[in-house]
Amino acid sequence: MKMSGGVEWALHCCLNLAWTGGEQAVPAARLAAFYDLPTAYLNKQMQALAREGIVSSLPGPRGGFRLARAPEDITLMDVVTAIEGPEPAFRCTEIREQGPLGEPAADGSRCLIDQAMRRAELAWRRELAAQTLADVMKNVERDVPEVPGRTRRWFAEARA
Amino acid sequence: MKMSGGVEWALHCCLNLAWTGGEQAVPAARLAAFYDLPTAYLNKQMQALAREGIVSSLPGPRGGFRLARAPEDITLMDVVTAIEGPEPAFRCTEIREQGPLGEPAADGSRCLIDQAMRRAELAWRRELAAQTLADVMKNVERDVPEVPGRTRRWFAEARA
DNA sequence: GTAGTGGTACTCGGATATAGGATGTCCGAGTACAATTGG
DNA sequence: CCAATTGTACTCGGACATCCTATATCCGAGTACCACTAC
Repeated sequence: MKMSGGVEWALHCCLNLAWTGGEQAVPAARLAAFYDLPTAYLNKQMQALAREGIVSSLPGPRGGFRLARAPEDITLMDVVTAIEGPEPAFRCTEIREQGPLGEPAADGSRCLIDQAMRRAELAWRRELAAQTLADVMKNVERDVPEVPGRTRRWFAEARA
Repeated sequence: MKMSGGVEWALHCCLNLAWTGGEQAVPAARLAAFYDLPTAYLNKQMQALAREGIVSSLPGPRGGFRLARAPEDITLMDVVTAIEGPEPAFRCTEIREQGPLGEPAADGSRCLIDQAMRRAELAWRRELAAQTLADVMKNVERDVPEVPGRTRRWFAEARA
């Protein structure tokens, strides 16, 4: 079970978009250059974020991406779901129905293994939904105060 | 992010092994026949469980698999880890170090995005570790009391 | 000088290759049992 | 009749194919800006 690497990229890029300020749009190429990532592939991930309404995209010159909402209103869950999709990691295929005593047991009763796995995954989702981008930003500013300023400056001079 | 289908198989098989009683070993072929699964591939999953000490394997005639511990001492976390491996789903690749202001920020400070993701995954693991096979068995017996007996009987007559 | 017009460069967006891992299969090593043979 | 021995059938265990999805790339549609032209 491995999460797409795009999730890490998307989270970092969202933070950068938040720090550069919401007005000016940032092209995918700039975001990619910041971390030395493949531009086209990062663009694909950003498109996924755009589809879910986390960022808004703007074509043409002076175009790019910018956050569609305030960092306080974007949870880690939102970003993960946008990239990975809404389906749970554990998928019950109801193999018990294939068994010799499957059919009668399947009447109405939900698979209890599935329920247990869902319970765990729900805890995971809850924890992700409890953390917003703003929370992470606050933690970063506490631990490494110079990051926001330097980031903002880098993107500003890159535009020159 | 998709969990291996082998996890579902392994969990169901562990429950069946628990119900058939710990003495007699059950071959992978019988376990597979119960759900109409590919025998060799299920065998592969069982091997993973054996490596982690969840089941013990016995070669030769009258051989097969049986639980190595009591169901109370086997958590869902144990089974998931045995099949999926111990690595976390989210892997921080420290892309910030690739950035223009990466090196200084990497000094000593852990990536806070990574920490947030780990926190969520820890909640997931905690929930999985809190549920034992015995718990799930108890729930099944409560909801569908006839399952344990019918299962035990099926495996007994299959051996004849 | 100003408004209109055509050209150009830049952006996202989706269609198209590629690689790595999960899925599925096959054969060899080892063991217990049973049949056979000799005492 | 009993013990030793040989043969056989059955099991796991790991090596070998195959398929699907994440990864990576490329080109087209659309837009804003700029230069140029005509009035």
